[in-house]
Amino acid sequence: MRLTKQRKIILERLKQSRSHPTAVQIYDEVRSELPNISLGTVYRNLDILSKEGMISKIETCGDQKRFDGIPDPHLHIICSRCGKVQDAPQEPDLDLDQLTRVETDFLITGVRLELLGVCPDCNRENN
Amino acid sequence: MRLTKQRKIILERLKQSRSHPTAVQIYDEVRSELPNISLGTVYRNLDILSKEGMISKIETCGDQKRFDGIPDPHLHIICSRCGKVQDAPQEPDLDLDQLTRVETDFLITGVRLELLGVCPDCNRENN
DNA sequence: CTATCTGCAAAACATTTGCTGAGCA
DNA sequence: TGCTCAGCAAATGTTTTGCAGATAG
Repeated sequence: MRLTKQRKIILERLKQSRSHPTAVQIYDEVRSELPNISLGTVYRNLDILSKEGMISKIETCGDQKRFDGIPDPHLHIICSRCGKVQDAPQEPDLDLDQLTRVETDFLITGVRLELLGVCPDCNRENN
Repeated sequence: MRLTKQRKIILERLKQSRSHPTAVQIYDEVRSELPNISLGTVYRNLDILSKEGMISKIETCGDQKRFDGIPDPHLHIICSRCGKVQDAPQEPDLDLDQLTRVETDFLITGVRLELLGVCPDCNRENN
């Protein structure tokens, strides 16, 4: 994998961010430094970087995927109204073995755990 | 809410099914009984039925959403290759209160827990 | 040098929506 | 009979892809 200018800047910006941005948000952000980058390039690189394990793709926060500069699994809190994602301040303590010990013909590889909620912005708007 | 012919048949088929079908799969299924139903009608009804709490919408299994005739929460096992969804044979025992007791400015409303795995079909194909 | 990558544009795909006529209650 | 709903088609929003030229290693 080459370290192109585009790829490097996408990675840097994502590592700096704690906001779990969408591809379009990353595109907007990166364009301040590389005005001619294309959205296709952003998508392609986010995909490659997450396949390489350098970032992670969050698939569970609504219609748009979000991306996380921290590739290691950690607990996310997701706003069920707007899809915003926040990192939880501490990890839950869970007995994973107990959880994955189910009778099934699937090959169990892991669990997905997220907290659902309403973010301050949505809470203010809708109530 | 009216019980139209279309709505009734969509609901019946979904209640009979244990396969957690996508909207298009439900469309194909229902067309055997109602050849002129439109995909838009299927989407509209699945949305209404899930808002009414008569079915549930599964938002976390890939690019297409899936639907479940059982509205009550229960544990799903999701194939991370093809998105297929299976019901787990038993519920996990979890201390939900402990999980949701995190310091955050989000209003926590629940947790999302799923098992991830590889289904028999994908396991056969890819290894 | 050359295999990988970029920008651009078009395509693909799931889902939603506007409109007009149909049908449930 | 009135209000909700269906069918159709077009629009929308996100993501992917084909291609020709650019560039990292």
